[in-house]
Amino acid sequence: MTYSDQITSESAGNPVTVGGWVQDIRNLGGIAFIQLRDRGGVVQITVLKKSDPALFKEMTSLTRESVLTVKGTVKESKEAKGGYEVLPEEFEVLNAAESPLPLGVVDKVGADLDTRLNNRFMDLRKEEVRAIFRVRAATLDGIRRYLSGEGFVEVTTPKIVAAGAEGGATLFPIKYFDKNAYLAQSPQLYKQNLMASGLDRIFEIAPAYRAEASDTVRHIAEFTSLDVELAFIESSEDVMAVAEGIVDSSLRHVTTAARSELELLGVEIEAQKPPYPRVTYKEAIDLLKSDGMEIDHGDDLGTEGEKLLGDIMLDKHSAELYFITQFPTSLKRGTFYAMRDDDDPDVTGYFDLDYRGQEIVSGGQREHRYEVLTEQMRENGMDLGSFEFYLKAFRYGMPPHGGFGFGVERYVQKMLNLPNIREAVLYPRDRVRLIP
RNA sequence: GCCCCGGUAGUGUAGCGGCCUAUCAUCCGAGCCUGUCGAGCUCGGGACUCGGGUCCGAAUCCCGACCGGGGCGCCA
Repeated sequence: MTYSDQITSESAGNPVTVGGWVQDIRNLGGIAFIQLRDRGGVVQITVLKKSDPALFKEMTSLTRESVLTVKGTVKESKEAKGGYEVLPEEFEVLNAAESPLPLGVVDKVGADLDTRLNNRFMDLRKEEVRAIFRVRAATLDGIRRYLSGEGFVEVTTPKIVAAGAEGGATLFPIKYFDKNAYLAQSPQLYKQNLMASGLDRIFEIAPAYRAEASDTVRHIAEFTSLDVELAFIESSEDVMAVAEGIVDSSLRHVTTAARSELELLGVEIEAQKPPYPRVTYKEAIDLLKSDGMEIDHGDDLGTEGEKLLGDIMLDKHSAELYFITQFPTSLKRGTFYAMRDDDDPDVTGYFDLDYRGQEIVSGGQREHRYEVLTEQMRENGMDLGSFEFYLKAFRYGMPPHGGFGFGVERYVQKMLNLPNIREAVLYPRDRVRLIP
């Protein structure tokens, strides 16, 4: 079988077999045009009534979105889009589509996201929807290329776990034979554990599960988390450098590897030159205050603050990407593994990387000293016994280390200006959606 | 968890007490048309989420259920 984009000037006059979905049938009476869509695009099948009345009748009676193969001859044509059309001799219906369609592929009316997701396979027949996932794949490819080049080893850690890493996010409980277990909300404990192993630069790209009752355009219950961890660092700055490298190189990779997809989606990416601005938490608060927002030092930026800071950074510093650094300990208290400044225990080296007012990365240097770590865990009222596997590694040679979590779909969402994170997930899971 | 908002043909919508045997588009069907590519033209088809209530009268108002959208909080 020949794909539509494999038909060239050399094909003219030659026999060909094409296959795909009947996107549209234009019956003009004596001549009909059938638009057959495949992965490469659309090829026009032109059938004349006078040359084969039976074939004409059969082909113009097909239902839209049926799958066919068509044998015919390639003909150069000025009128046909792409310059070629196929004059059919015979065709075979591989699978007829029912009518009406649950969702139009080329209809001139919109459809709600909910309707689209309920019929995702049909929704994905639109090339602009498929383009999102090609961009996503190119993004992951760019990320892997960069990290491999920097000596990082890709790992996979359990998604069925006995205890959670963070206090804030809630866990999905599951039955694990005769035990109670949870779906992992983060590989945090495992990637830190690995820092004591000698695999001291690792990353993982895997699903993470959050049972938060969040109902927003940037939250889902199952998302793809890129987690990075590296040892023998001197400060959080070493960690930020990796985050920056990932974004910069993947952004540049996407602009070349997914050029046509970006064009189709109407997105222009200009990879911002590193280093990305570093704004301390304190500076961020001051910026917001001077812009008129009612906020005080010690307050969480909140969604409003994050968005406003995004506007300020874009307007005044032409920065779409920027770090917010040195988060105060008071805001990271639940992050028991965060290292605090020895000279000023009220601040951490923790940072966020924001993309146009949206947090996509969060991380920093971890606390690797057993005594300090356990003290911070006690402060959080944690039962140390439940974390013995984790803590043990800190008693037998744990180097200084740090890392971050990176929301892949949030990144793609911001990159493509998608109105909803669900657009960047094939089959999203959220508070209410479990099917398909 | 809190706060708003919405559910009308397959799809997207208008209507918001009687003018609704419900608008428009898309879609589907029939017909005309040999160059369509948002094809065009004619004719036809298809819907008020469910259950209570108010009222002479409910798609429209009230209550409940179910389903969905958005914002906040939290976070990736």
